Amino acid sequence: MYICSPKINEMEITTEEKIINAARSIFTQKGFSATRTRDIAEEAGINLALLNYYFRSKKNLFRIIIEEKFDELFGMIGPILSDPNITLEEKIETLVTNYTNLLLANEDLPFFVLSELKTNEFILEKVKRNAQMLSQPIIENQLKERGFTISTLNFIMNVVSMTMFPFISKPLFVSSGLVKEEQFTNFVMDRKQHIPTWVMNTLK
Amino acid sequence: MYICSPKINEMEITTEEKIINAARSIFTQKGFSATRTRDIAEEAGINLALLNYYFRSKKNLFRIIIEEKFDELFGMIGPILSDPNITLEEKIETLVTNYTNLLLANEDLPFFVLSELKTNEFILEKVKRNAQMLSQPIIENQLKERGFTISTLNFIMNVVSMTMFPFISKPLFVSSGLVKEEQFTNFVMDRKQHIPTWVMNTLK
DNA sequence: GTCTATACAAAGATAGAC
DNA sequence: GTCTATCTTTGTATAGAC
Repeated sequence: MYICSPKINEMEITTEEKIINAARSIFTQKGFSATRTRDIAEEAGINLALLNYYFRSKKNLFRIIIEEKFDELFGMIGPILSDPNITLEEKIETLVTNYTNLLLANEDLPFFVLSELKTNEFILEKVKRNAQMLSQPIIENQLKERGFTISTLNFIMNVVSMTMFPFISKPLFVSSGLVKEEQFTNFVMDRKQHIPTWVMNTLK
Repeated sequence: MYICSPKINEMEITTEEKIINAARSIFTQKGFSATRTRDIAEEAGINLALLNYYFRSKKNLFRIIIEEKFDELFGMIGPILSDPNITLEEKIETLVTNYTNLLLANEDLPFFVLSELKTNEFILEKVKRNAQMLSQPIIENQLKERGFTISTLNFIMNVVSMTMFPFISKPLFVSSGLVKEEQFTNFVMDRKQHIPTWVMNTLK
């Protein structure tokens, strides 16, 4: 006789999860405004009414996705940069490597988060908390110790710019023919190798 | 007796122009999907029906704005980079200066153009034509002559990244408190001075 | 908890009077 | 050319059956 509580099979996906997965996929591609709840329902293979049953509104559903995506994108930056036990070189290399890999697997991510940040009230609190975790004095000291005069902000901006911008501008470069779609992965993998050196050279 | 043909006073703005101006303002702030034709009509101070009378559809009106904005943003890059009479240093400095000034006056521009590029079929032809004007061999030669081994593409990407990304990520940095809204202009003006040096240092 | 059917609201487009 | 009124489509939310 089994006394186990009834357990959902790990393979089974609940309706709620199906909706979230569909929402994640469509929201990240199209953004909030251009996404239709009917499309989410169809993608999830459920009745439209269920979306409102589970999440009450499109906005509510969106909030879940955008917060999740924000964490994915910016969650790592604070802990890495603020760790006093990691050298400057290691910080740059870790950030560039992690971001390149993350963005290769989620190409729409930076654009999605940045665009919704402009209009979305949900994330503001999250942004602030995240920024507080980023201990500027530690980075500043590491820069000063080495005799570098660049500001912390310019340092961060340069690392993030050079790593993230190719993904944001990909549609431009691909449609112009300057980078072929098939070459894009190689292009950013190659940059991943160079960016740490380039950034270090901006410090001198 | 006057034989002059009836002439519109230069100060008067036609209804068509009023609609275009309003559309430009709202589309660039909100993008295509989030913009309502009713808002455009209101901003233009005209009746909603007139919008369709002049432009037949929202899409048609949008096409006009996005093409205009694309030219504003990327029109200068080809001629500057492809001119064999301009040195590398001058090219970088000209691009960075012009872009910083342009974007300070049109902060939403890069985000708007890049976001609509992802979903918009109108601009593709324009992008291609623009890319053809960008003569890569000339830049490549200028880099080689000087003994620089960086690829043309990485060179362009680095200049544009460092100059444009601060504007794209401004909402993030401002809402995080890392940059105050009032300081932003100073921040990018300061970067404008440094970026040419930083870029030259990535070439060695 | 899940679904069907439907009410309600918003937005784009149009007809027709002036 | 401009306006009012209205139609159509599409998206959001709810009521109520099972």
